[in-house]
Amino acid sequence: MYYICGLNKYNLEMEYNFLDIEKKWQEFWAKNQTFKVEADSSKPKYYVLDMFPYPSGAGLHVGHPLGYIASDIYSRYKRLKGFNVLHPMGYDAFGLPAEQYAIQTGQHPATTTEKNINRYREQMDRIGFSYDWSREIRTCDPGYYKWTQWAFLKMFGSYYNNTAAKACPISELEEIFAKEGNTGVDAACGDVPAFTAEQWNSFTELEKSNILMQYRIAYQGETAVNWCPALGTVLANDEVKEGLSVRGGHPVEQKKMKQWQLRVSAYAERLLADMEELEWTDALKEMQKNWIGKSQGAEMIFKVANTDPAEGQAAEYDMTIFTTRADTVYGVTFMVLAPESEWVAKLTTKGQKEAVEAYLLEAKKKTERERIAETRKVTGVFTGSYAVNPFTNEQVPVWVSEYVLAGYGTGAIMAVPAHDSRDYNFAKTFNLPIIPLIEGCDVSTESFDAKEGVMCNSGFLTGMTVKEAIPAAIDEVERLGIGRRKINYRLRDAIFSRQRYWGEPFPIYYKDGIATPVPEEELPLQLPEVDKFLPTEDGEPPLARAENWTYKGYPLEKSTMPGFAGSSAYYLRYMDPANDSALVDKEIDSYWRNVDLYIGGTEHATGHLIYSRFWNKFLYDLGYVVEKEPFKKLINQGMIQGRSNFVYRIKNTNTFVSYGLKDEYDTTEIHVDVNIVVNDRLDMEAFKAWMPDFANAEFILENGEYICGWAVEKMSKSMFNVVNPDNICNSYGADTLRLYEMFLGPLEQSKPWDTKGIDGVNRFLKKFWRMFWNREGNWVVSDEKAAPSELKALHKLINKVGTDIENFSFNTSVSAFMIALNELQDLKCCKREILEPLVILLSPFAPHISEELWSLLGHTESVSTALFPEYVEAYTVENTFEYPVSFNGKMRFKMELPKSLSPKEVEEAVRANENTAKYVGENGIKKVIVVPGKIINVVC
RNA sequence: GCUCAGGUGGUGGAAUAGGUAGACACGCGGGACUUAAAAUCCCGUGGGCAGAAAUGCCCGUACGGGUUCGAUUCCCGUCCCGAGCACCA
Repeated sequence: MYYICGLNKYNLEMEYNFLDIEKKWQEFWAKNQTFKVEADSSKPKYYVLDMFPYPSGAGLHVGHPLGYIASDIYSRYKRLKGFNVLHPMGYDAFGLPAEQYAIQTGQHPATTTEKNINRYREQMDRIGFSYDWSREIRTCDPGYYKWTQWAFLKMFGSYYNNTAAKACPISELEEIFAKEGNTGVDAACGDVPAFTAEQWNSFTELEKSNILMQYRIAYQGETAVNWCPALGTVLANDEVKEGLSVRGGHPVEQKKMKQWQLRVSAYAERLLADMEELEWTDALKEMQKNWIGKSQGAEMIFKVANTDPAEGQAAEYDMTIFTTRADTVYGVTFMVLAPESEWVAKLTTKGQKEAVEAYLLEAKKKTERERIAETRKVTGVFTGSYAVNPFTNEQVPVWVSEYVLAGYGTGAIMAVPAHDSRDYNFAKTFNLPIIPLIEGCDVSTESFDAKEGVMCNSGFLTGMTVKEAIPAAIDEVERLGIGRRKINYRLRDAIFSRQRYWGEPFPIYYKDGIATPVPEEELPLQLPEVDKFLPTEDGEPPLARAENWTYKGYPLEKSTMPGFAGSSAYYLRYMDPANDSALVDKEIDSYWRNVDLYIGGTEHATGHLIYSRFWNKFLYDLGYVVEKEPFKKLINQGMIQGRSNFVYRIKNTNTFVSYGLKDEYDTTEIHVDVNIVVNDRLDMEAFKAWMPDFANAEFILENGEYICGWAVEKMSKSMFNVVNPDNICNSYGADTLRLYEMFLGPLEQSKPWDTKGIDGVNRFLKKFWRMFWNREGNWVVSDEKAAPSELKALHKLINKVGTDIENFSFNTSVSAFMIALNELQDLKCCKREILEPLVILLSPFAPHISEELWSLLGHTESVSTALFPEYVEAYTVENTFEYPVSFNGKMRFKMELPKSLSPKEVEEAVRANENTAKYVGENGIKKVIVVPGKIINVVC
């Protein structure tokens, strides 16, 4: 056993038996519900939230709890500071992996999910988190998804009023339409023709429904979607990276489909503007800014002149384009349409018809990935038509090319090859003219894209700087009535349906083709049972297999909601998880308000964190929540990577050569399980037993040892570098795991896990434990008054740890504990006056050992409910420090010196204080830098 | 290509309103205790040179410049690694 070893010197009583201690206190916390909180408290609130996990079958590895440990330390610290801390946990339980596993094995996703959740819970419990588990939620629980469906119905029943800049009930719109038609309405909507009140009143129910659908915040619409054939479902933009699905890495293609969507784009401006007040990292804000992609410019109408009248086509079509560089309009030498643009069919002349159709067909066949891969390849085809530049009246050819995107702006552009690199490449490829518009720019080899310089060749804009010319050009466009100022956003509406089984069903049925909500009182609409989790033979989603998937005889919607549906408002549900009559009670929401500290990975920057903000703002508009932003402060913990080990097999043999000698042979590098390697030394017997192939392995050693090579890689099963937190808890304890994860490096940085350093923090805990006993195992804590040097060490630590926690610099606070311990050991300190505050201070980091020592110190209350401020005040002693400022372990102090002093007098003044001095002053004050004994420099 | 973050010993990392670089920990080397191992404790540990020694000197924070009495920290340029976006007009 691990603790037998100290027997000859130390009494068993005083050994740090973490297994027993940790079990004891985890049971104590559970039994006493130590971390249960209620809203009706007189204390100030603080809400600390972790991004809840998707419970995968693989369980947790040591990388997963990093953020949870950090948030737990912060929560415990805030409790010590007197806050009423809401710190809940739950599971994002709907999702693809469980469903795919179900397809393969026939096991119901609910079963595997339940199993995985239990495993997660076990693993988390061993680490000693201070969650209020009475608030646990699971997104797949009908009692929870009732409120996901409820929110969807609210969105279905709302439209976005641009004038009021908020969501409003759609019933308002119906009234307005009946009275005055839609011409006076400024709302976020799809393509809707103008109509009068009379027309509206004469429409059929279906027509009315179709029009209203275009205004709803949750609406059904035909758009180009990311279709993943391998998964058999559509995906949102953030679920696709580089043309492959994020889950599974399958190719994704563009397809036009009718899908449920959320009108996130209506909130683009508010999502952008409200970021200002958030305490998020600049990097993350930047990512969201990019994703929202606001650009200011103008829409401009180009008339189209058919130069081929013999074909009998209509002579003119108006073509609207979007540009941010209205100033470059004199340099337009051609126009380009996206292949999907509706103008393509209109503008293609008979002579070009064949070529254009061939091009479109080719473009259509390509997957998104191929399109991206061929980014450099310039392709395009001439439509045969010409557009008229409204400023020069010159005719320019209209082309079709893949480099113009249908989804952005109007799907058509004016091409200015001199000042846009994409237009430039196109012009060079197809030999189109390039007209430079900025004085002195050289466009012989590349375009000049910068928005600087003085305009030339540009009519009335000539002589202006680019910055002046842009607004001047737009003013002129508006004056001529050929366009207007326009702000465009890249942010797309979120595709909200998935052709899957394991998700929330839509509370929508189709009555004579009209999408109709299931009444709110009948929610939740429960997920039906199906015989198989696959799509039907005729390509319908799995829900089509359910018997009687109808409401009052009408067919129910067969797709389900995406993963982000359940995670968009979960932080609200934690506040009031059992409420059956509201998502969250008004009063309770006014107490907890929003999340003060949110910790999670950066991978949700453009998905969850946008959707959640949108969802919250929508609920805010309707008055269901009090805060317009869900997450005040956000910390992104870094990833913990794996540290893989390698052995080197000599080719075609079963002989393995040690790392240092491998270059003398022709070898193959093979991953080896890090759990049979200690300190890069291979356990050769374990290696032989590891896999049958290696049973007869032979080794060429260095100094009698087999040294493995190593590399930092992603932590994954296939690299054999996964470290399980359970193993660490078994051999070192949860407190050591917690401290070590923090000690590893800055929270927000990615760093490799290497178990070999863990002895350091483990030793620290053992030493700390031992301070309370003498060699014979007798309790030695005395009530003697502490010496100034001891108090100094303690207060230095209190100060350091306090500021470090507030700055989320947990690695340096762990170091500070080690330094303080060394100092106190040197002083042979074992006084209650010092040790008691030390135990409190350590409790957020290492709660189990702290609880045990706290109770041994004679306290009957848990250290988790102790109050930190009282102790700081009780133990703060005036003039503990000999010098006012401590820096770098050496003493420095500030001195204010009048300017009139000579260098010599300065030196004397400094010497009078005989130690180290630093003063860097402004406003005529001297700058003095001194080290002990000698003055380095004095500047007057 | 654009945006952001970063580059410090054998390793993880400390230290930036500019002021003794390498805290703390791992690893390594040496020693004590032990029949032995483990555990524990003590000493040393960026590189180089000189010295018997205490010690002294030189070089060192990716590279090249600059500002400064003084730069890991600020500025300019280059290289490298990571993350995000990627034809967004």
